Amino acid sequence: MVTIKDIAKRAGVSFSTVSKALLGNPNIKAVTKERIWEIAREMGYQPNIAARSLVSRKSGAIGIIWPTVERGALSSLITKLNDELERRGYTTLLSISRTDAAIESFNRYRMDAVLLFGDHSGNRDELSGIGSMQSPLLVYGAAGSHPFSTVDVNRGQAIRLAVRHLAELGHSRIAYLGRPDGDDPMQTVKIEAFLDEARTLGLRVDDESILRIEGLETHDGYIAAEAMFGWPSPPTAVISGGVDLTRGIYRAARERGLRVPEDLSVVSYDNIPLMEDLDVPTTAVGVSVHAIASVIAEALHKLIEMSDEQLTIALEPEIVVRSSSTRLQ
DNA sequence: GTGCCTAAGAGTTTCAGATC
DNA sequence: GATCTGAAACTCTTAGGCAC
Repeated sequence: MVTIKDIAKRAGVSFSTVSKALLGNPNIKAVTKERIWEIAREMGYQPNIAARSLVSRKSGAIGIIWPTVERGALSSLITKLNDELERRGYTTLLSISRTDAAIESFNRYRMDAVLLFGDHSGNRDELSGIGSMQSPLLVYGAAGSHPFSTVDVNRGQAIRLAVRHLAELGHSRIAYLGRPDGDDPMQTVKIEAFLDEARTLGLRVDDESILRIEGLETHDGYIAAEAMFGWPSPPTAVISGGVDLTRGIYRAARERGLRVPEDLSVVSYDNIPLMEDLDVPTTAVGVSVHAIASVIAEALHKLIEMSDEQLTIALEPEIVVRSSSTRLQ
């Protein structure tokens, strides 16, 4: 392996001069810098990250504890987030282990900061190891349900936008496909907002307004929609808790020969480009993944630079109207 | 054999000082 | 003042020496 000492020997300068030249220090003559860069290129020099982090006390790596790799919206977000962090000079390490196991690994690898997805924040069992966290921690989602720095979307407001949009189109029998049970505060806040906004607008709210599901994946959406279509008087519009659930709804509708939006208007949470490419270009509420990724990356950078800082950042959602929602026939 | 302590080593950055 | 050098420092692991 080529080190700065090898380059120094070849260039006939000290290794501290090589270090400064490669870092662009203005106290090194331009011609010396050029010569050192040329030799470094010739010798195939690659900086030793371990040694560099020894001095800087920074690894340049950010650990992300991710809930699952199976959900479309999350894949979209992780891709954008990785781009944003790379642009700021960080390497991303992703863990889909239990939170406590992930924290242990990230401590070992000396992450500069760790991002935790709010899905985990209600699970006290998994959070038992969080006290041993040696890096700044940022939680995405579930603001108010934990004491850590947070970036969160105003999910309740997003669902309110969806309810208002459908009400304006004349729908009064609207269902929400979400998960009322369990310990995920990010889902609970959406359901509470749905019920509150529906009551405020004088819409019909009953036991069938919330479609109970086991998880947030396509299959869960399919099973719930199947049950809904079997009711004697199914709703004319549905708000879905996420893109994968929406896929499940479309599959169930297709199998029954139902059309979206003619027979059922659909509005989905998750403001991601993928919504444009579903069976029906889908009306979506939320914050764009690009904006979320950019804000998270900036917040992580801030936490690394000022580790004592406590951040709470709320993002306001928008509605993007597409052809999956229409006026009640 | 076990336990404890100390020194060395890894590659890089950065500060203080030397040279021109 | 510009440019460069030398040495210390960073953290952790491993090896060697010593006492029991």
